Amino acid sequence: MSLPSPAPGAYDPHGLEAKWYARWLADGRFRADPTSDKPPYCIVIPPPNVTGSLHMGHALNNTLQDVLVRYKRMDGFETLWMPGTDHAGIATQNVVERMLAAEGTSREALGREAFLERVWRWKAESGGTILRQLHRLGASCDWERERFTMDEGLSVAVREIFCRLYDEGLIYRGDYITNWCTRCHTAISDLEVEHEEAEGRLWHLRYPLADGTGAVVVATTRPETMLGDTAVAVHPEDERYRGLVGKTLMLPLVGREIPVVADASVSAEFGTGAVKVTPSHDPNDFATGLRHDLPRVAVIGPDGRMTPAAGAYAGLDRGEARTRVVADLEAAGVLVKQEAHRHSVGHCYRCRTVIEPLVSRQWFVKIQPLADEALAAVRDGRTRILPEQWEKTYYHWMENIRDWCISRQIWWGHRIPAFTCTACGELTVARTDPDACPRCGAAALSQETDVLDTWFSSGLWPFSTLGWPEKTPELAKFYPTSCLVTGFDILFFWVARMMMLGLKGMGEVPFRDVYIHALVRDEHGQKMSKSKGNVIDPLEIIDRYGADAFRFTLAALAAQGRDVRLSADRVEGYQRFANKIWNAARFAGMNLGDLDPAAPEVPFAELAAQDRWVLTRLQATVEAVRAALDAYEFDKVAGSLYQFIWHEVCDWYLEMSKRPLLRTDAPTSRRGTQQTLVRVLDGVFRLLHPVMPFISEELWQGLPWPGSFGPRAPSLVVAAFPRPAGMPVDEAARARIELVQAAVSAIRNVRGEMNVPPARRVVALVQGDGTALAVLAAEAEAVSALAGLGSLEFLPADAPKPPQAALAVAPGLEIHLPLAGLIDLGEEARRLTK
RNA sequence: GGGCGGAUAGCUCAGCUGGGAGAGCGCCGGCCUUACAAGCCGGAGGUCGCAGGUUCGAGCCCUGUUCCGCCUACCA
Repeated sequence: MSLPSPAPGAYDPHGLEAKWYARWLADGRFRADPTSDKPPYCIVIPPPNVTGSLHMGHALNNTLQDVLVRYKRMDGFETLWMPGTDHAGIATQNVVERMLAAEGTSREALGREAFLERVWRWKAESGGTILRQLHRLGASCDWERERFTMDEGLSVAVREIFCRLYDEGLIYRGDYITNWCTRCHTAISDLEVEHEEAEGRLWHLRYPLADGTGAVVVATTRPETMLGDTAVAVHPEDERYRGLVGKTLMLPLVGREIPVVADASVSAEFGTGAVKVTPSHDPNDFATGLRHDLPRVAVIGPDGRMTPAAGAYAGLDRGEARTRVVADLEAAGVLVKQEAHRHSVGHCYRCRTVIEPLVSRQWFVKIQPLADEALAAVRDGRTRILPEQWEKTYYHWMENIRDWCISRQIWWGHRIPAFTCTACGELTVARTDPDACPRCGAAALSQETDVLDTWFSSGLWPFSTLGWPEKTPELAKFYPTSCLVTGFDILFFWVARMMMLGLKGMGEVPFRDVYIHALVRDEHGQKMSKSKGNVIDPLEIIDRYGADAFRFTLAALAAQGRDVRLSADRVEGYQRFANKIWNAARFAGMNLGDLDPAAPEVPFAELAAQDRWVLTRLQATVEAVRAALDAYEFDKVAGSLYQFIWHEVCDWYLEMSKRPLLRTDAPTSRRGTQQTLVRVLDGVFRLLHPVMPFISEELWQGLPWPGSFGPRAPSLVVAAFPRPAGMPVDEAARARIELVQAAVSAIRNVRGEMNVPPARRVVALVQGDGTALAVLAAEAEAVSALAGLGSLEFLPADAPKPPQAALAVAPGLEIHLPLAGLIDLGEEARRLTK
């Protein structure tokens, strides 16, 4: 017997959390065995960035995963929760570069190799921070399997999939316009661009015809790019400009002659209906340029400064250039007017710098064939996305997807396995570094300096971590994984890519379910951010309230489709809940000391009414919690547990058990209650374990003979009430639900004894049928008499609330009603009405 | 521009396929009873965003509308 001692002492989470986590690790409780006969259950962790430290998003994400994983582990599955981290290309490079800057040096000064060595060193020191922090949360990952997107095995996987895609013609290299970050000095994908509405301007510029017969006015939000204009486009159907197509304009400030072209992409309604075309600096114009075979003049360079092609403006920053160009245009009389114009501006998601569309040589994944597969897999149900609303979002994105730019001009990442022969120019992509050019045999090969988008490697995560491309037992056992738990912010970045690459690499979806959870916000609904100063540190919360209370809070707030608004008050409330449980166990400890394990078990039918009742409620709660877990309804998991444990077990059952526990003259009744108490607490601690692992383990281990003792409620009892003649089955069943509910709520009020609230009105369903009404009234009388409740008044539909006295019950009443039967009749009847 | 979500008690939210408007916290009143005052019992408080419609009956279904939030997009 080691339940908490009766001595006064409040629940203190800290010691017990550290104690149990250490023991679980020592006992290998989180280890997964691929050779096991048990059915598999596997979740791969969304690998946190090595730059990260634990924030609320991680806390929520990992709590939900741990709840699922612990549930399945308890439920007889061979369970693997695969941990690891992501190298986070640009983010990590930026962090180390900032450190170098603080030391007065730079990555350029160090050179590629020394820089990478430095990043690896930093990663070794700081890269594991977040995973260590997950221990505090109680995360039951199989830590011995921890992987890193740039470790040896995963790098092999990256290279393998790259070569496969390349061999199949699904990866290509070419000169295209991409989103360029002038600060990070790299191309980034469309997804990595964050659009923000900004107050801009629309400048109207007059471009004169070269023959001096007139002019065309164009509108632009970026006047500095006019230096790179190589055409003006109008819509082919636009009457205003029909005569101008094919004529030549004289580009102001530059003096270049540029043509007027007709292109259907131009909207006649916007601006003046004539648009300047800058193929080098605008994605639309780039496409227009290809259609009309226009030359490209790059006037802005990779560093955001004007190139020599910008003539007098060369060397200026693009911002200064704008000011100067506008001033010069105005002086030259070219500027017709300027007006305010709201439009969205793209920013680098890593450093917030305004994105510059630039033409450069990049690598792309031809995405359509992959996207088609990934779409089909969700459409035909091989993978479910939950809550369902996200499926639509997924479809929408996948259907409008564009080729994925996967090359980055940074150093930290997987270097693209492409080699160019310096002799003949042949491009070779290979699984192992080639010694010589396969075409001309020259030994002089130079490897591509670009690295891959960080999401390329994390897109392989569900199978690369299991050993792919080798055929490992882990892969055979755990792929496809069971569920992926993540936030919607990386649905496209990560989930979509895993779908596409998983189908390509494994020929099967990477996961059966994708559960998308919400964002954690502060109590006012604001996104947490350092600048707002509203960040709540998960570790501080754990220090103050304990991991169990914190986890329970997150689960309780994780209603599907809603953001999670977290406040410390809420956590405090659930800490009180943990304390309540603690004290319930103390109460049990005070009353179970003399329970003899050899004593015969009191049969269910002979237990006192409240014992049968609570066992039935336990049974119902088990089913409710299971159903909620299976449906990822974490708020309902928490809600059911809270309601049952606090308001049914503690408020009612423990109170009612005091009388039989005190009566030494009725040993059977006392023993029955003791046995029930053990059974109920055993069930409570087990049910609680996925959400509150620490306190539940502590208290469960303290129970005498946990898990193998005490009566159980039958899973279904149907009470046989005769159907009144003339009443349709359906109506009778529904009426009985009401009747039963009324009886139950009346019985609930037994404990109140002084002030009984009005009973439920049992009449709503029965309309205008006098016979049925009379039958029900009689039945109600019978039930209440049976329950010893005195007169249960039956009222017509339009009656006011029943008088309270009608339901009052004398103190000390023994209840003989077969409660279990009644409650399960309700269940059965509900089934009948379906 | 397209799409999605939200609006229910002072606050945060739950309300499944249409039949009782609910929980937690906060507030008010009363209780140290074989665990827990970090507790127990009771109470007040809502035109379910607004306007129509369908229905015997609408928080829930339909139409319109307002206000928030988010995602997405190459109208310069």
